[in-house]
Amino acid sequence: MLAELSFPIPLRRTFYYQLPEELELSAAPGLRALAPLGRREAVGVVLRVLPEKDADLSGFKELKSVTRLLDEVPLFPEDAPALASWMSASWGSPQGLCLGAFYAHAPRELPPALPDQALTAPAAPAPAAPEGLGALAARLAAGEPGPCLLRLPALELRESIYPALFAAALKKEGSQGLLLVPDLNFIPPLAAALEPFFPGRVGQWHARLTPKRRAEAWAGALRGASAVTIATRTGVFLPFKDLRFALLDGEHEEVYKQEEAEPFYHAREVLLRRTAALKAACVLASPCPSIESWGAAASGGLARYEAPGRGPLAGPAPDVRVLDMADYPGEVIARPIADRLRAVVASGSQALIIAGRKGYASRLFCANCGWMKRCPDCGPGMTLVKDAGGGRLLLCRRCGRREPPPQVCPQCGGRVFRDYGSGTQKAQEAVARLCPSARIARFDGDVLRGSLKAMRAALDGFAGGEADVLVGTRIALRELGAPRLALAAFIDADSELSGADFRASEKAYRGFYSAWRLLGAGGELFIQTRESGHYVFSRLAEMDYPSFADGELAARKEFFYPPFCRIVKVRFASYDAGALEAAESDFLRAMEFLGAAGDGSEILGPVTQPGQERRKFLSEYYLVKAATARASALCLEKARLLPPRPGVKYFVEADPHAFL
DNA sequence: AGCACGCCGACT
DNA sequence: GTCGGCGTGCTC
Repeated sequence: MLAELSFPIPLRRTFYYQLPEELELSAAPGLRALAPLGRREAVGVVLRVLPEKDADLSGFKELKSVTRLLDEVPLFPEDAPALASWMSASWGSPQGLCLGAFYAHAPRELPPALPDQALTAPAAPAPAAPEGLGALAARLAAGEPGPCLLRLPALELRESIYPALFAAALKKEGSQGLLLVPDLNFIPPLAAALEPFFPGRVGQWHARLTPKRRAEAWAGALRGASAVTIATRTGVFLPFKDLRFALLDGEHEEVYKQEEAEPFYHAREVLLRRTAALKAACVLASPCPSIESWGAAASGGLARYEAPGRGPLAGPAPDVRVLDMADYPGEVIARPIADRLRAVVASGSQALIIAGRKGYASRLFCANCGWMKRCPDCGPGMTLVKDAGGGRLLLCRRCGRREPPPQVCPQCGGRVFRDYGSGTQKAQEAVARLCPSARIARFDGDVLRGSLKAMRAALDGFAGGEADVLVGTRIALRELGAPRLALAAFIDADSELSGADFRASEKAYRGFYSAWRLLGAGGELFIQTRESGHYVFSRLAEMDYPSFADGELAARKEFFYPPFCRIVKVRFASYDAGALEAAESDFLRAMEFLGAAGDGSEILGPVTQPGQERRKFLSEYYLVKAATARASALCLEKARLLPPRPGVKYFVEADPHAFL
């Protein structure tokens, strides 16, 4: 007999091995097998066991033998190979790498099974179902499988709602739950909230674990010692003895989409597929669900539950004002905000300023003709920064080129320049000018990438009242607890709305919504824009996310965007314009099959950056809007098989969340 | 991904 | 004369 093995290598093929007689009976799909591969031994997964006559053995010289099997039963009762094939078709990574994600942390020798009494933890006092969520709790308690969408009120209520949902869903002895969170900072507070109900049986899984703790958490899930595992994105691949319930916290968060390294996947989609295969319950939770999930709920694919209440808000809802910056020329922080900011700081309350991006400023414009300084090497608008001596310097954030700011506009000869857009640093200085006595803290990507300790200190410091004003990017909204905010201002809302991202309005609205939520009763929310007619600003007064989401969903349908199609982004990069064009025409020819289907699939593009023509390095992309999963998978496959063109690189990405 | 082979630059 | 750079090629 032969075994067909899949290895975690970036190859789109499987391998046949001879099964030694003593393994013929025990070999089965889903078991790991040790086998010689090239000049090494590698761990693969058995996809099938087949008689020699069923395999096409032509084309290679030697048939090697499986060394030994590592498992007696599959680690994943839900059929990991099938899930991996689906992942591979959905996002285009090789099947072996997709399957590898499930097995990546499995030790060669599995930890011993637990003695039975280790599974019987002391009885925990079951919390009452949260107010208004009785129906959801009852559904979970009844063990009804299937996905649900839960719209949550204020984030801090998660710590009371989630334990109640897990307690309801995991009543049966030995059943397990998985809580996926977008950020490892959310793990400790949620672990503390769950611990009383599952004493000693709450596991934690994330990328920064020490090897020992990692092994413990992994084994805890596999052996059933962990009743609940709280994990970041990769936790979606943990093995479970009996997974009955999964909850995806912040289901709209983009970190759930892995697109930096293979295998590519979206943890939300994998979780839905996995829990469906297990007939387990799955709850997607968010205050502002993704439009994809919202659409699934609208079409009946997801049962929708609404947690009542707005959270701890006593008194009038925050006031929302959209300021058109055409009325406040030259002001970084428009006068109405400045006035209120001074008053808020003077009264001892706190304020939050959301700037467009990190750093000192953004683009440099000619005040006369609007010419913008771009990087001559690689194209994006250059960023104005301060050099070590306090002087001004233009920096390209893509290639790192630095040069002094121009004295004269090359387009019109004008000598007056303005910068537009407000980075955190410039915003911080503007606040300092307005309120010289205010204590100002900053929170942007730099802080986030720094040490965990420094990040905690920055956030806790503000929450504890050590600063009066926090200046940050939108990331700060996700990380911030619930300080006593009286004012929040988006001083560069346009930086979020511009650009090619079809999710821009959804993200912008969500940002406004979370800031609004952080505000106390009678708080004020300001938004500065130059496009006050944009429809995201039209439903802000009531901060009614469902009505915004319904409108956005209708727009997605009208313009044929997800969830009504699947997007495949194909980007071409080259120094040679001719070669680029040739590669693109190869691509367009390969995509002609889409038209033949007549299912509405279409191709957008090429999308180029302004100023592309004058650059040496060319990069542009097409968006394929595939009407069906099948069309999308076919498009991925055909794009991958494009003939190589010397000097041209191309990147294929399904379901992209980051846009150029 | 590993791991080897292969063919050109600075070292004991 | 060897150690070592990473280009390219292969894995049942």
